[in-house]
Amino acid sequence: MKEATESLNFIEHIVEEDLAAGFPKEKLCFRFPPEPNGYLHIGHAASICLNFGLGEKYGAPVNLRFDDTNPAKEEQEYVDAIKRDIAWLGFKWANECYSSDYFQQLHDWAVQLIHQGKAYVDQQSSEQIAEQKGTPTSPGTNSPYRNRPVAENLDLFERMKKGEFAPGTYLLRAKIDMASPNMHMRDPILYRIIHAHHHRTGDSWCIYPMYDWAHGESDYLEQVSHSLCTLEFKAHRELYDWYLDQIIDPKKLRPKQREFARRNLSFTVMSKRKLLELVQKNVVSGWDDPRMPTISGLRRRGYTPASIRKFSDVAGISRRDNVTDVSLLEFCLREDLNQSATRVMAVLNPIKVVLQNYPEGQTEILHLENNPEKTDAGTHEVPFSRELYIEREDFKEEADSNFFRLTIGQEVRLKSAYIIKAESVIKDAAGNLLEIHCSYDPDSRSGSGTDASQRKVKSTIHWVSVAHAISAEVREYDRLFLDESPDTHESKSYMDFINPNSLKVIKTAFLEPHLGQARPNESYQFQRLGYFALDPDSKSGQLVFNKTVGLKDTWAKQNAAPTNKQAAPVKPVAPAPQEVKSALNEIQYIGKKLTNLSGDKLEDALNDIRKQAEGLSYEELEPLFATASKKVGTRIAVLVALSVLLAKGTPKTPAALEFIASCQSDESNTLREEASKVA
RNA sequence: UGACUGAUGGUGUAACUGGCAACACGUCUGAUUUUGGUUCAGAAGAGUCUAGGUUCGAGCCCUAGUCGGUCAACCA
Repeated sequence: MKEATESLNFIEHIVEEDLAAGFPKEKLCFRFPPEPNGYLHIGHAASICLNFGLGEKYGAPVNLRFDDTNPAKEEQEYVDAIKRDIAWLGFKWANECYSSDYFQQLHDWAVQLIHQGKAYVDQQSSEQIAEQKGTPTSPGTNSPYRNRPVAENLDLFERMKKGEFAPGTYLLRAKIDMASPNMHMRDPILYRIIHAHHHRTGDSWCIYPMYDWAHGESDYLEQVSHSLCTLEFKAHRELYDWYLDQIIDPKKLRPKQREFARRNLSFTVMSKRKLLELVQKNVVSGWDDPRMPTISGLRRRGYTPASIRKFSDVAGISRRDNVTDVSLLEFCLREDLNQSATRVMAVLNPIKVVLQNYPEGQTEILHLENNPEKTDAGTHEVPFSRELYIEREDFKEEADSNFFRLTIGQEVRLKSAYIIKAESVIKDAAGNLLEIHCSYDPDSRSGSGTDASQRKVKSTIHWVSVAHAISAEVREYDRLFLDESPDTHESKSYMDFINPNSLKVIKTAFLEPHLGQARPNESYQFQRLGYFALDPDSKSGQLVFNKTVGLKDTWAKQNAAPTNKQAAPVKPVAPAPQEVKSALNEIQYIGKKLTNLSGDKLEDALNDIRKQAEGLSYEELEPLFATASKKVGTRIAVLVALSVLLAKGTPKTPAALEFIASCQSDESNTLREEASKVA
């Protein structure tokens, strides 16, 4: 049996290489460095799972570091939410760190840089500085303050720190290279003045380090071995290394920055700024709205930590841009929930069924399996009576043979109860369906063991007893955006693609009484409908359920198929050119293998080429005359195809003649023979 | 017109020093099923962006090109 060797992602390859090159395993250290300016989302989950996964795999510590260098945007609320989310995902950080813990050290190193003539205080406006920065295609120019004497820089920086200057008036900049092709190296800003209350350091600082200055040095201080970030920081790496070079003690570990592609999900946006806009413009009810791709939103929706971790695992890590289909996330969710969710019955869109031959006033207690996937999960009680609710969609007065559910004269089983047959319907004056009158088969009770109970019927539907049902609000969610990739359009904003119908509220759904004891943070499968979880808006006696995700529904898909096809963005395929293209491709492909063939197989292959050549134009073929002389097979294929065209009356162009001539003097016998035939 | 970076089925990822392009989702069949769910069995779908080159052999190496992404916040 083949060993199930897990393939490594490229980050793991890097770690393995470092280990193989002698890097001591016990020095491996990772970190997850969020800025506490918003809530974590499913994209962060990829990074969290990557870093903490690496930690688990190599038995290495993983720090949680809050990158809190901008007090204007950061809040304690976010720190708390981030910690809650990571813990909920099931990860434990080795140390809780803050960039702000290093403010003093960072400041001292900055002073050292000034002493070394590698940093200077600038006092131009942001406009002037931006202008001098140049553009990606043209170099920048030096600031007039670039060569300010060290003593003056020291004094000015000290006064910046003391709070003598207004924000925006002075800056500390690193002196690197205003002509660097890398914009980040053009004298980047080290410190700016911000008079804002910091959630941890309070008012003790009024100068704050920029990301680049703080990040690498923080990694170094924590002795992080592999500092993993997303691709957009690739260009920062040169600066990351430059800063490290200034302060590093060669005896200590030098952190390494590596970049991976951020995870994008279809039909949503994945940036804090855009998610914040959705919150601020009340498109959603908050960061934890169940439609949000935030961890807290997913949690409230009913997602499980296991499903999110599984998703991150399955989706993997790479360096190319991606848009992962939500269906993959949903698959991971259903897979988990199918194993764990208690099965219950609930009717969202009710129609009343009256069992004409069931005694009025009688109640029976039946037993419903808690989870067919787990034999030891037991059962719970569910009351049955003469009047029931079933799903409106489960009945049709007239239906074709594809409809397995209740129709007049057709039997269905009520889940865990009896087989019933629809006899007649009651309608109001306007023709609206009010009740379905049915008969039930008293001998068919589930589990009774009678012949009648073993009878096969086409379908089993769920139900709830009218007299015993409890009512609840149910919220169903659809994708937040109508476009697969809403924030990638040049002419349109993602706000233009908001789905106006992403929330559907059912004020009164009917649930079996067992759900009166429903617990928060627990998932239930409303049989045949999907997975649901209690929303925190619930009060006792006023339950609110969120639909986490529907069950896979091949019936709905089948039904929707005709309309769907019209709505679906059908790829415009021009059949004719594609045929030609595939013919050409086919010829090239057969050609590649030609030299390995002989006898009948060779003959077959040549015939295939002749057949393909029928659908080919000379213009298509001509570029292939230039095929490298070494590629004998392709040349033969082209020659054979050409002979077909010539036979059809295509004129011999100079290019064709030249090609044939070159073939006649080729090393290959086969090619020479074919060429003579054509000539 | 710069620098950096990437390109493998519809989607997301694999393929150790070049050796039969693999896995998962999705799609489609069939079987099982007291959930049109689950489970099981199977199928279709890429000749690896293009063109050249090196090689017995290229997704992988070399050359040129094409297309996409990132970079000019006192954000991170």
